[in-house]
Amino acid sequence: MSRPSNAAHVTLADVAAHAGVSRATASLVLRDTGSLTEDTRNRVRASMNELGYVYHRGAASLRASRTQSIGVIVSDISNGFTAELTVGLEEALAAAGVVALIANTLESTDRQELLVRSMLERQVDGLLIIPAIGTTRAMAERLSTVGVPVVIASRDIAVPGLSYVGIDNVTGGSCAAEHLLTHTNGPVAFLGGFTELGPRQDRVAGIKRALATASDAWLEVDIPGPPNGSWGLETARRLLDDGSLPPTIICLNDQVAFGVYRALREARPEGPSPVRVVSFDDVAEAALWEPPLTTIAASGHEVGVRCADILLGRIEAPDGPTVRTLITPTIVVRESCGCLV
Amino acid sequence: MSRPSNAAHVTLADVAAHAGVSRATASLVLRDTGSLTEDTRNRVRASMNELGYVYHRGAASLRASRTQSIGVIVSDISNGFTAELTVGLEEALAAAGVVALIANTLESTDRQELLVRSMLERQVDGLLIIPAIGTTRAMAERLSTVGVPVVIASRDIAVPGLSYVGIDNVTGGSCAAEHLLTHTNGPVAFLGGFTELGPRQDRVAGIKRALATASDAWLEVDIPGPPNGSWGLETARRLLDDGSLPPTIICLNDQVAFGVYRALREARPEGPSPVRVVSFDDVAEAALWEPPLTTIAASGHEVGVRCADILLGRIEAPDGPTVRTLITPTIVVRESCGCLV
DNA sequence: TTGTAGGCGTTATCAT
DNA sequence: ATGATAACGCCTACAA
Repeated sequence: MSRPSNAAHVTLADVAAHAGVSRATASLVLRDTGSLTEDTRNRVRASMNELGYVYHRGAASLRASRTQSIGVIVSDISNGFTAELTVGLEEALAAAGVVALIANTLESTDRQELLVRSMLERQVDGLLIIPAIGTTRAMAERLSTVGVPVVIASRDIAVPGLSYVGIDNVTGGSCAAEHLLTHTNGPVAFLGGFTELGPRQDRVAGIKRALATASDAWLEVDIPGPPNGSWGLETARRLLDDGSLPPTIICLNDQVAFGVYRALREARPEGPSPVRVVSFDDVAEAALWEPPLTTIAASGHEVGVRCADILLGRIEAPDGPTVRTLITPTIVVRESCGCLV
Repeated sequence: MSRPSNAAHVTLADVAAHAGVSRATASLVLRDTGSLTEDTRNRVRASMNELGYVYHRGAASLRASRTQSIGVIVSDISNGFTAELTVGLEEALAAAGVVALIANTLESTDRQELLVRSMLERQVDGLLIIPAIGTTRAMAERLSTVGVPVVIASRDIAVPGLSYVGIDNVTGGSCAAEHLLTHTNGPVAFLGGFTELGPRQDRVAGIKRALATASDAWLEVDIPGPPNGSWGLETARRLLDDGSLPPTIICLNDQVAFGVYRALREARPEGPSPVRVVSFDDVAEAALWEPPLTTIAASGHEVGVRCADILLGRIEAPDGPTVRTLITPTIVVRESCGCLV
């Protein structure tokens, strides 16, 4: 039962010697291959346990082609959507016996390049990347030559040779606007998100498309910014000071909406303001918020699972085609949009 | 400029041949060691670029002792505190040129064992673990024999040979209760958290200690449960139905508090209830909440940085002592505790 | 300053 | 059913 922690390093040769077989045989039981006696198998396994043997994947990767691991490089793991994505990915990967090695770029493209390199040095079988802000097309193109399948998630960079999985934000945007149009009109604001990123571009496009079908509604305010609550708070404060905040607001995500509501409360402490707000993501807090947020829900989990499927497939069949998948979001109608009042 | 993506695999020998030097020389420029001509160095580096050489860390780890990577095994990356922790860790590690490979147990001890094994197979230089619920002392003891430094974070399991970094939750708990005692008394509720985990145990201990100094305040309701908003909502609903929810409430974390507030609003839609709430963590939404949450803030970032320091230190000096560090949290007084009203 | 010659732990191909 | 043996890509003495 007790592990000999003093042993410098137990190798397959040690195990083989201890079990009285050759290294080759020990290797076979390790991989559950070949035709070996149950008895031999058990004896070798017993020796492994007794000696505290640890497989050396680095050495194995010298000969074998797979490491059963894929590298996951995300821009910001503290983003709820991203976290959910990694969970879906890990669940789907676990079923295939491959592990995800996750690392954060913190939105630095330098760090991103370093991490890609680092993952490749570790012989990962595939790569999943949520590109950092500022990732150029040239950087993305280089990814298509790394020798293992790569899938880009969330932030689209259409490059041949790279697969992509993301949310259909155009549909999401028009869905948000269409819903608002059923019970409101006039000027609309869109708040938050970086203009250089697909999610914002697509959501705005969808919103504009929907608004274009109405004669009495238009996008009057459109301000880009970081997708977080404090930016939402600041921006809404400023707009409220100006008197230029429209009563119908679409926020890039729930976080921004939280900030907007804080600003509204500061401005009119006496009671809820007559605004209509729709946001995106449906994070856990959205349903608990006052008022509960109407939001466009997209499943990070589903994106993660899809990424796993694609990677696993392309690892099996490296010459298969690259794929582009869009997950369709759905609107969750609660109270913030004002239609239930 | 163009990478030969067709090349099966470029090795150091290829690079050496291309640059007209020996493998040993090429290896030296790889590691920036030895005394080589600037010219030789440049020539070799040029060949590396031209050939698209990728360092094979697995092969290197056969001879070298370090892989410049540490394994990070967390119970749930979508927890804000955990995410923040990994960011602090990665920042501190990056300065030392080591990368963190993160994986999620999803609170499964089976998966935890698998991931520990997997990280060790990949020859990580150290291990950081936030134990999954249900991790036994025996499992933890086995960690002290893995041959690389291990630090446990957040959830304490005191085992010789393992370092620990966490939040001083006893102080946090007493801090919360003491603050409430300055302007309230009577029955108090503590809601959320798993009884088998240190954070809850310590917070309750701190709260009881502080309450014991007052003659007219006591912990009347103490209900364990999952540390999330939906549990907070359900539980508060039930207590409200019974009429057994005390007006003074301490929540395991902000999420639980969010759920409690939702239940309060459902119960009295006409306006804010006269409750006093203090929670833990100070996640981004806490300041934006209505009312803004008074909460015990602990820096996950700081915990992460400390973990990195300890690991790097012990990797340098494997025989150094194991350390236990507690980060002291601070109270952020906002409106939910009712003292500003 | 550079080259030569093992050896690290594993897998794969052949024999036996 | 099992065993020899030769790679795999890199590092490290040591020799030149």
